[in-house]
Amino acid sequence: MKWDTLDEEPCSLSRTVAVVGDRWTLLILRECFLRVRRFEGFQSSLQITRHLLSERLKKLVRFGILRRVPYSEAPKRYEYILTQKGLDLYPIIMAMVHWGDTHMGDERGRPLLHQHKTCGKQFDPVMVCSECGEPLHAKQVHVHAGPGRKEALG
Amino acid sequence: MKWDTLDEEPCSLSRTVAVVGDRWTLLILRECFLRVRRFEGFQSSLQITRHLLSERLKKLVRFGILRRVPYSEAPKRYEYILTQKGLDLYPIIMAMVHWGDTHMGDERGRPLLHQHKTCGKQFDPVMVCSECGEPLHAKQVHVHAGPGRKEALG
DNA sequence: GGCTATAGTTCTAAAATAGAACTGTCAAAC
DNA sequence: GTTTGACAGTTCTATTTTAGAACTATAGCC
Repeated sequence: MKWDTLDEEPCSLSRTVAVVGDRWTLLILRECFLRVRRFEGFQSSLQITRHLLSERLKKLVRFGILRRVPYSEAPKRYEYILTQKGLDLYPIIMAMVHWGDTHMGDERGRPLLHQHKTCGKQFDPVMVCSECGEPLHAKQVHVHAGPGRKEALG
Repeated sequence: MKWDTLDEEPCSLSRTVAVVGDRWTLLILRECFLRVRRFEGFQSSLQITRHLLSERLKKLVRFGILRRVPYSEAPKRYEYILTQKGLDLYPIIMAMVHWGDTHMGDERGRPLLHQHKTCGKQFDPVMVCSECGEPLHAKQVHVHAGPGRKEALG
């Protein structure tokens, strides 16, 4: 597999996997959503090697998921802030958290609880159809090739 | 990082990442949702090395995401079917597809279109709050430690 | 017996990751 | 004015993982 061109495959899952489809990147994004912004912050909470953290942050900046924003001029220091493109990853992270809550729990109960500021309640994320609002299940979905697939295949 | 115990961390995201947090596993799951079931089917559509495919399938079976079901007695042949735990990964996959559609598209248009059999329409997945039904955004969610986190740290 | 299909296993080379040490800039403490 | 510490990385070697290809095993068909 040529991982370096995975983001150009005629498949939206592949393109997403190209950007966020590895362990460290997903864990770094978790920290971002928990308001971590600085190199040392990521490094100490994740115990990731500094080399890999540096690589992953560069990649996330390159793909427009994080912005590298200076917060100190001398010495030059930067923090990493989620862009809108990065914030839009939230459903992916929440879907993974919810699956973990449901299927990987232990007797100690949930590690984190989520409260929706809008309604004030503790909630779970639910994925619904944009058209009818009903919860989505794999077996009720029919997939067919769109224009991007047809063009790619000729 | 001790990846071999990542599935026991007091964090549901880590636990999910431990199971599906790598490139090949996510691509294999895509094929599962596209109704691929057999070793040769995965291998030829993904161009994954046979060794890694074998490893990943074993792992998915071990975690209860796929069931290894015999479809031929002599010679012994098996196919890999999504369990309910596996089917429940659908929101993760769909969230990734949707993000790719939104942020990684090119001029050729969407690779795949999704039709909801229930309402008949072409749709996008939307993540909503289980309590009030409103679409979720990262900034409207407040996170606090649950019993599993407190026990793990305390 | 020879050919094909399926589902793997085994081998070596290349690439990625871990773990630790090192670099450079500046502020504050002594 | 030199030492200490914080921050944001880079560089180095050893280990682990992955890629790529070849090999094994079982059975049906001609």
